[in-house]
Amino acid sequence: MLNVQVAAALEETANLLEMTGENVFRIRAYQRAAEAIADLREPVGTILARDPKGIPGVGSGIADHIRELLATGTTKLTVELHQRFPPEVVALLQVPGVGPKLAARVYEELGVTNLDMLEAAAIDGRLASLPRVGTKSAANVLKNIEGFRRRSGRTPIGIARPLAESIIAALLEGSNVQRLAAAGSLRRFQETVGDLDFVGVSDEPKSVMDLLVSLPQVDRVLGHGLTKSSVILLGGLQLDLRLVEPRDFGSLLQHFTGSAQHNIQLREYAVARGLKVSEYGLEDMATSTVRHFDDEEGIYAALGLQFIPPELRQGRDEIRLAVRNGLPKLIELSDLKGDLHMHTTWSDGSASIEAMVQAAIAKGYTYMAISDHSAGLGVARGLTVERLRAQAQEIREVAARYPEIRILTASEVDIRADGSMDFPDDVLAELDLVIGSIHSAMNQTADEATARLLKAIENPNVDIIGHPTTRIVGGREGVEFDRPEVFAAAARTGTALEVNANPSRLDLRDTDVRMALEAGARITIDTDAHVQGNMDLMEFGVGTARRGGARAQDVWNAGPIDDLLAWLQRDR
DNA sequence: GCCGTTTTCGGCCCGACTGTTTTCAGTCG
Repeated sequence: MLNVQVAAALEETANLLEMTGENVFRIRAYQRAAEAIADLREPVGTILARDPKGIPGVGSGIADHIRELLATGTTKLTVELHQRFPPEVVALLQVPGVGPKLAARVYEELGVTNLDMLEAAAIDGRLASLPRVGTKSAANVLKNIEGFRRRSGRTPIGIARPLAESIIAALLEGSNVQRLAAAGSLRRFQETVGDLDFVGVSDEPKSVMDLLVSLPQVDRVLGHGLTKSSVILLGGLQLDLRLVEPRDFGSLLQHFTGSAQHNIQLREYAVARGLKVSEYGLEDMATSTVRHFDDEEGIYAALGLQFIPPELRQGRDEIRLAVRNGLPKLIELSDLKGDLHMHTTWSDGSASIEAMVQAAIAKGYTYMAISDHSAGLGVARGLTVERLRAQAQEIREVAARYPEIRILTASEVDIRADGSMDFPDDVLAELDLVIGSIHSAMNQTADEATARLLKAIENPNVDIIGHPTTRIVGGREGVEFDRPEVFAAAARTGTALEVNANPSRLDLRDTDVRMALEAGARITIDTDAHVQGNMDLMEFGVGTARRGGARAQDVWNAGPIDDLLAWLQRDR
């Protein structure tokens, strides 16, 4: 049973308990445990076997529950609860506006067990006839069933971010808005977002809201007020814009940036000190005085905490670290001095070497690597040894014309199914830099994939493992392998692990970055650009690395060229 | 059910909105 399945099972248990009217804190315990387990990068059973107290939010009771799940695929508690509420009824909770209480009542009082039956009950008036449910509630549920059926799920950040930026730019230019920021999961650089939350300040709110609802990106308007408006954008993403008094901008931004778990923990921390945090300020409960914050920094400072960057607000250990000033100084986009993974027309890229060099110079980089595919990747016009050498010659010629940047000869070499490399060792040794990547045989067992990666990592010619898990955001899961073993090997051999910045990859992902760094490995952050404009994707890689706690000194391509060259020449 | 440099018992985040009520439960973020 995978961690995601364990997490889903705990989440379902929480929902079932809530339908029975169970103690809300017991419910919250299951929800917290589910979130903690979804974040783990090692099998939950492995961790519990090593350290039964090793997962925050999982105590002895839920640990037993998980062990039972792993051993039998279900639990006595779940079976018992399902006798009262079948799984299909729990699925009704996915409809907005249908919570545990309503789902329980439509089942018990109307016999509704699925979406179609709920829809029928909403249409024929039985839903509205329930106590404390009226015609408006029933109509709302009906509308939300339609929306739920159309909905495609969460939006990748690679799509949401440019969209958000275009809207922010339009509002800043066309209306009288003094401050405007995107909050929510977008600001935290989560790999997918559920909606867009904007926070702003304006002394002419009508101009801002009127412009928002009339933007070409807007499909339909849900609400149009002076302090809050909601719209559905083309493509189905919802955007909420809140405007506040200047003195509360910081509090509102903090509130809507979240995450939910971070805010819960922050407020618990505040309560223990006699303080109450909300989007309207910080109240001293003894004196009832409220402090206002026009920026976020002030809130954390007033609580005696180091400022917590949005990417770290995950409800993990960030508050505990901030108390003792122990948060890492995270890498910034401006720390990067080069991009070490890109393609050209020599393989499957669509720009020449020279065009890519000019783009890298325009980015302010002082070094870069040209890393086209090896022959094994036929679909990408991978290079034979002969073409690789001819390309190296062209790189040297281009390099002579651009002394302001150091251009490394490199290749993204296929790691074959058995872990051998797609170029012989003596050819690899001719290159300045070698990226080893998996592009095939992705359905190996974890043992096979681990051995494959270890063999590549142990090869002294391999410097970087490119997109190590091969996962695709919202698509394939990627290769399963023994992460502790592979990350430890990377640390031992000095092989870097890539954070591929392409928003459809983000691989390593945030939680893997953290695990790799804790194992002592270093990373690179590269765009895998196939055209000049792809180099702009670097911010997504940096955001992901920051979520994993990466500092500049953890990232090879944030260091000076001399350090980079010394690293590349190790063991040679 | 979890958790503790205030606690091994007694707490557990905060507020808005909606629709239904006539004081509040449910849902959401």
